[in-house]
Amino acid sequence: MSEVNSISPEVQRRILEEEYPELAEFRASGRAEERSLPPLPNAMEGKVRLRFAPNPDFVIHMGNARPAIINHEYAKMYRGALILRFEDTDPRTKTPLKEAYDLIKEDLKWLGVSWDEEYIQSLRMEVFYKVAREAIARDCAYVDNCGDEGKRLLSEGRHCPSRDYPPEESLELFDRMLDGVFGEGEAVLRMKTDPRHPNPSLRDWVAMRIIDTEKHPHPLVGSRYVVWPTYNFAVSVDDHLMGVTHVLRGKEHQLNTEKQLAVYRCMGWRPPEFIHFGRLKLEGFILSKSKIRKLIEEKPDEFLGYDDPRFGTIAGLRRRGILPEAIREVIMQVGVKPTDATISWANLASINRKLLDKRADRIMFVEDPVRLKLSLSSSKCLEARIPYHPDRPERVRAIEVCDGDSVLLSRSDYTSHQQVRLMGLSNFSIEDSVLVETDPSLDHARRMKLPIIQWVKASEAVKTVVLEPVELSLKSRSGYSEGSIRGYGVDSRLQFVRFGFVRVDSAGEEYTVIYTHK
RNA sequence: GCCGCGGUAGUAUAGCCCGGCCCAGUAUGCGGGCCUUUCGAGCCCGUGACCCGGGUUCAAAUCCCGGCCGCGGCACCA
Repeated sequence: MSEVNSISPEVQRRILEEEYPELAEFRASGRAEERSLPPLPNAMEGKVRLRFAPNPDFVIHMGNARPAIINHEYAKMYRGALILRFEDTDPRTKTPLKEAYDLIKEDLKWLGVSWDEEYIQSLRMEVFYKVAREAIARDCAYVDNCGDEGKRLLSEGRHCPSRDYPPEESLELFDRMLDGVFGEGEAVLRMKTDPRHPNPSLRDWVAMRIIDTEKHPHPLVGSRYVVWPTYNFAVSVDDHLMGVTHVLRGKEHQLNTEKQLAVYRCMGWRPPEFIHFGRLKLEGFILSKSKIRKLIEEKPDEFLGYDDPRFGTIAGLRRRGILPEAIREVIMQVGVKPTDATISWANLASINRKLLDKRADRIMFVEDPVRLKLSLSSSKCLEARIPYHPDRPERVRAIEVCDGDSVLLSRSDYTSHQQVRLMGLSNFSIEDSVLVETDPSLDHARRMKLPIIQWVKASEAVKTVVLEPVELSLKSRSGYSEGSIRGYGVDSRLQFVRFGFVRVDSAGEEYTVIYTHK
């Protein structure tokens, strides 16, 4: 083994290829293999229609990215269509956020999810009313005007007397609902299922209810409507009308699927294929919309907003420095299994690091700096020519220092070494507050196994604060970056040499960056 | 409590439908090494898993039964 390890990688690879060609080939094809999704049942090329249907009560997070990306991937795979539909039919308890509609669209675009059609349910109320009337006419829906009593009766396997009214009478009651005759809770439209179904929530479930929009105005349509469809009714109607062929969503919707089937049965529609996958967690991040909202509201000084890098929102991950390709890749790896999955941060970070490594320029940053004077001996002045990226050695910046100039080193380097090589410059021994130049050659540094460390010319240093998310806190680490950081604006992704990858969060006289990962 | 869905290494996933090619593949993590003017990337080697118990079978991660555990649902939320 040690024999193998003492051989250089190129030689190792060559030997492998020569001696075991089938093995090398196997490796190569395994590497190229892209994770692809299993085929969809009853799917025809060009005919598949899918949808992503978020509730615009907040921005989307990693958990929503699963249905968004999976649906988009399938749409691409079958050259089908992806529908974006905002499900905003509860102005009372899940009040939509006016800004969320656009924020969600921005996040989707950033994720690379494109859609072909776009709908907003609160703008389709007349459609729901029309279908409701037809359902009543078909005698598979009725107005329950028993108020709270109606629910109690059903819990006992009985029902409100109005269930037995002829359709014409129910239709009249429905019109009175629309006219605002009833207050909240006084009347609801129910689908006729089975009042004695073993699962009480399935018994004549509510298709439409009254919401006092004077008290709870909707951000888009204000107080124009008082009768609102429930999720299950609105979804079935829209999925059918929009020609959705496959519904892929989280398994929390399994029971809803059963409810929705009642609408298809009533209307004589052909139901789509339903596929449920497990829930997603992101290790170390808060995903819950309600928890995030609560934290922002209760501790506005401690959190940066919905895009705080400690949150698992798409915006938060973006601000952290995660690339959309990394999110897509990790979602594709998890796939469509019905099991829950906890995405490990190490895994996401690793995928991201590989993508970032190719595009992030290398910049020197010293944390907790110590100021030292240079004592040069090889010449009066030295010029360090350091490539911004090891893959593109022609792109360099030059940093000139002269005898007597001051440089900054990270305190941890200062305290743990006696001899060092300042990257791209020369070798030094550390004597109290002076760096005394020894042999300038790189070979010498290698022979002596000197650590090659980053440094910042004091006169050009740019104060830099690194914000590092650690669990629920945001650790602040400060230091100085080399002057060339000024060439990078907000949103630039950099690698601070021997420190880690960061994303520029604010650029000005001073810089603030967010620590992405090692 | 009731109903539904699941359980492959620390994490994620392949294999399970159509039992043998699986003493279980891959990625990440971890340990070691090579390379390299970064503690990054790359390369090599290693490490580690079929929830438990029965059954069917020449043969079970794969099929059957029971148990345990986890998740989801049981709204006039989505």
